[in-house]
Amino acid sequence: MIKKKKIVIKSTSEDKNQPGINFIRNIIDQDLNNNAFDGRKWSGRPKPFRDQCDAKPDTTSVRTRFPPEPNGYLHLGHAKSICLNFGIAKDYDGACHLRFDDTNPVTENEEYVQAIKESVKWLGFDWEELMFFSSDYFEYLYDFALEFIKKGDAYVDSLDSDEIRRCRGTLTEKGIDSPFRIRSVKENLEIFENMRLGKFKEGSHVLRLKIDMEAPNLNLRDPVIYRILHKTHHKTGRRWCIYPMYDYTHCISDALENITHSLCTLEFEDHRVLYDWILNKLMKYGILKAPVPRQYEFSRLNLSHVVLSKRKLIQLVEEGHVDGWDDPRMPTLVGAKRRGYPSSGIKKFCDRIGISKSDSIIDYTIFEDCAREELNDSCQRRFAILDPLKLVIENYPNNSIEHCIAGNHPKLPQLGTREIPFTKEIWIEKSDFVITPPKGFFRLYPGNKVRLRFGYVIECLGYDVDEVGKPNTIYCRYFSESKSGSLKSNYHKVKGNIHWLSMQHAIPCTINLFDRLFLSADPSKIENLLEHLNPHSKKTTKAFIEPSLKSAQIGDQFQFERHGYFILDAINDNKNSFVFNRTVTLRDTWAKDRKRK
RNA sequence: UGGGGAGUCGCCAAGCUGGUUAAGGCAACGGAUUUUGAUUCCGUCAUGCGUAGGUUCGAAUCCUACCUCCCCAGCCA
Repeated sequence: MIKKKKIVIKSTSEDKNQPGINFIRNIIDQDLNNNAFDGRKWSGRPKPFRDQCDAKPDTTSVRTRFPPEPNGYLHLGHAKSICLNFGIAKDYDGACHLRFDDTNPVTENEEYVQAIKESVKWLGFDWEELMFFSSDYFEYLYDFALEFIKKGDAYVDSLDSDEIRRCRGTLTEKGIDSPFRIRSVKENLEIFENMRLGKFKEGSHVLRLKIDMEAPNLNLRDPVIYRILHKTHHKTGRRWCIYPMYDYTHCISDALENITHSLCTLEFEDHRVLYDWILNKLMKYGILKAPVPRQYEFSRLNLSHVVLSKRKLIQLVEEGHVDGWDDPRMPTLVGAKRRGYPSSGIKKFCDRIGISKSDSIIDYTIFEDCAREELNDSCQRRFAILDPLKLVIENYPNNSIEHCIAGNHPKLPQLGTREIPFTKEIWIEKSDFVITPPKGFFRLYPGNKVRLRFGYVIECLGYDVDEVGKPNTIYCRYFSESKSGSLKSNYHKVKGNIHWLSMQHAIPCTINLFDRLFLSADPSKIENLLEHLNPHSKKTTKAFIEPSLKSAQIGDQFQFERHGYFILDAINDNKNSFVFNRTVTLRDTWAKDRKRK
């Protein structure tokens, strides 16, 4: 008896951590209500029904799968699929299989398998023991191919690829039968077996399904399901020299694994009839039994200012426009991780954009916002000066050092405090001082008062200027009774609140500032995308950080107050040189307003 | 000129077995709080559902025609 699983509470509120409802979840709800997937057997390992009729009923309510091809690194588009498939499995108390779709030995390898596993784990999903490879099923696939041949549903075609293409017709013209379409079962069997034995060279024969060369859907015009490839496979080595193709492999792999809902992107929509055709045939042959998996398609992720096609990402890496797959500007999962983008933010992003069948382009800012929201809660605050300007507090004693108590998080006092040393000479941010303030500016300018955050209120008395007229030293006085936390600290009402660092104590470091890789909102539409590369997507700057950061470890993340979120990417030169990556800036409505005007 | 899909607020996205005021999120705007111009909190935000007809007491939901966009002619997935 199949367990009745909880039906997910329909909710649209993202805040309750409920994924939005979507058409796929609706279908699953319906299927569950109708017991549409009762009757499956599961012996614990993928097998055709024929070989496991005596096994126990499969009590797993729904089975989905994430089927990456191990020929590249996972990117944000994959994350959408991962969150969908694993998310459904989790919410319905089902299972999600990790299946490597490895039917093309020319492009696939073990390095990618490892990287993909790590990225899925990093996202926080667990396939448990349900990791499979399409190549695990090569023997079944071959076996079933024999069956297709015996039943007259497949034949060996000995046309070359050009000829096959010509016979296929076009979008508007029907195809014509291959002269080899009428080969006898016996001959087909013999050649196919010899194909497996390696008696032919690549390209000399293929196995095709015999469907309909006049079908308006090109996928039905006798699709090729096996080709000869004398290549070493990352899993099966030299065991095979014929390899099954996607359409044939995918549906059968799904069926062997008892997948209930096979979710893929829109471009596979017109492959669905083939998917069903193959499974129906196998049911007729008695190899499979209903219920068999059903394929549903959703629209793939498009993100503005980003390319998500494997081909283009490879180009960026290989031509050196970025520093590898994990370059923090890359939309890969490894890139996002190095950028400091939290995996929880990626999941939030996937929930936020939803699942549907309409083509859409998601604005990159949505992606950034999700990172901000997660990081705001999780990151401790620190001070960093990215663009230093010297400030001297004239009435502060020369050699005095005192300590200011700074909260590590404004909303989470349990995260504690740290001390920031305060002295007569400090760094402030260049952008926090201006000689003639624009309207509404409430930071430092001659005559204005501002609070040094967690420290004293100061008043600007004057400034020095360099040879080009840019201010290079600011002179202030401080109000000794105004120290943060003291009784009279609020006596001086100031609007501005700026961060600072004692010159004597500040630690120099390197910070990488990233911006979007592409200038164009939709680079995938552009013929030569390299022309739209943002030349300023990476800027490296020398900066100062507060002394408490000395103990930071690689991977630690902080909010540098009033700047944004940063992750410690590297510690060089015998622990003396820190390199931080900026993940995202903070929202800055002041800057945005000014830009608009 | 073939086949398969999609068109609901600036961006996503529910609703689509027809029935009072067309969910929700993001953005935007207005306001409150704030020792981060951050965060948080409140409020506002589609007489309208690609267009034009039709059916109906009643249509985003059904019918017809049209328009726009996306995908398909790998021995890739």
